[in-house]
Amino acid sequence: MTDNSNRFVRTRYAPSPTGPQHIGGIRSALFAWLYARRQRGQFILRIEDTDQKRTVPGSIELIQESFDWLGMDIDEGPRQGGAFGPYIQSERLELYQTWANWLVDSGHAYKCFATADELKEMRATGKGYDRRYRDYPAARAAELEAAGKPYVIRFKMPLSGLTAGEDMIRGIVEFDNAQLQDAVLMKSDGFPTYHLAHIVDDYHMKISHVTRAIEWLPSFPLHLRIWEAFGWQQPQYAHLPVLLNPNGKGKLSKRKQQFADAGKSVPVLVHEFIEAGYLPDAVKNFLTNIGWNFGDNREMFSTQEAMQRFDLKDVNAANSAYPIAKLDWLNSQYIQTSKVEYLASLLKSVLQEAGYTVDDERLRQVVPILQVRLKTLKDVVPMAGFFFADWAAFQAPPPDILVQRKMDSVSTAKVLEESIPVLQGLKDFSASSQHGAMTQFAKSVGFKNGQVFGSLRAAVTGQRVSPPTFETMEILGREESLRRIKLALQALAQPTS
RNA sequence: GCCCCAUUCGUCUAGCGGCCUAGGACGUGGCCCUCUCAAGGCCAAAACAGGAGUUCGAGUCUCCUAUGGGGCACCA
Repeated sequence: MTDNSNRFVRTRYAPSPTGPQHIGGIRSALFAWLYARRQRGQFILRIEDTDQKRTVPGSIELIQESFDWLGMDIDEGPRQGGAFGPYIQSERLELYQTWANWLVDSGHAYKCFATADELKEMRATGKGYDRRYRDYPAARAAELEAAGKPYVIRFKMPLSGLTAGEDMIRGIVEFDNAQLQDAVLMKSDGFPTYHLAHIVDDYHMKISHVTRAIEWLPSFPLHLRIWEAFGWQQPQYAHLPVLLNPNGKGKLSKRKQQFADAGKSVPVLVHEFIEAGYLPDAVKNFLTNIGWNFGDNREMFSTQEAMQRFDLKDVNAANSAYPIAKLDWLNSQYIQTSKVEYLASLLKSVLQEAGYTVDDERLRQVVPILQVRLKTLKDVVPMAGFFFADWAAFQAPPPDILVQRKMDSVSTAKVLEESIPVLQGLKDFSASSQHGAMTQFAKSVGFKNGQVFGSLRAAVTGQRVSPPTFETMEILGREESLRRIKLALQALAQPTS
């Protein structure tokens, strides 16, 4: 095997620009990025748009945005530039043509004039392309070419023997050459196929480690033979396991957008994670934990920490069912440990999107009592949206929300009525002072804390579920809290239909 | 059909021949705490796919089978 141990590490992510970024691709990119960072190397983004039919305009921007959101910096790429560009394959066409011709001239490849119909017939036999142009007389091939017949360039795969290659994750893998076909290197439209393009580019861009999904493993021997034909030092290859559906059946990459599993929505596109209210650090942590583990029995770790330990060699060889349920847990952990200022800024945009006008000072007061109860940023809306609604427009909730367990409208009214002087009499309106006084009050009127506190919660928030009652009232202020309690009293006095 | 890769609790994983009566985490169930919802604490159930070998000894090595994933395009 080629010794690459001393090479300067350069890894790359080389997606086709076919639309929004899929989480499966991002996970592969994350592994490549982590490895580059760990080795103090470089991470390159290259766009593989050699199939014109599949190219979707705007994809490159989407890819960049995904990396920006995740905080994964790119050293060289379409936006960053770099010494080995351009980083978009459609802008490197002459290079591929040059090297394809070189392979033909040196006898490693040949022009094939087989038509689509001929190919179809051959495929019908079950044996694939029969290499009919592999040893075609040069003079006749020249005639066909001169006559304007379209052709492709195919690689001359050894007809027998074995090709062995080393995969960083699973070791030596052997293949029977006879199983492989003479793959197309250059298409008749003048564009290269992946097989040629990635090798030419990885060579010219000095890529030291190629990371790609495991579906590329079967063509690994072909690529090895191409490297050999060029006489170039091959990079190390790591064929990454892929993400499967949550039930373990089928590739996740086949899902083109979020879907429901066991009644829960499962995001797969980067923008879907953003919209669902997940934090970028939580998503990175989540992804890093699939197929690789930090060690020390730790599930939660920062990107910085992962960068100290990550190694492609340690990646698990087996595919994984997408453990999406873990993301909710991780996300809530990240929310709990986030700095108030940071969380506030994220929550602010969520609230604004939901139509609220957000006062920064109030948000800062609310965030601490929310941190422990949000799974996603989106949860802020039902839990605490009322803090940011128009207070003047607040309306008392209906009796079914106001009246607590084992209470009725009469007892609820009594509790609320008698709470007013107690709250009014407090020297300070802090949550702890309220708590003390109201606990005593509950005892005196013979109701449980839950009944009294719950009545107040409903009166003041209009909800059955909310942050703690007294913390909430402290933020609302004494005046507004009492106003709402009186509103509730009025509502209870109204005859209900 | 042929070829390749994989296989530890429901799921993500630790384990690289004896430290394993298999560890952690999510999820699930129970208890505690508790003003709702959470969070937190404690406890519990839960796995080496099956079969042959190799070895004094196998979750760890080999082979077979089964199952899952993937490839066999002028797509990547």
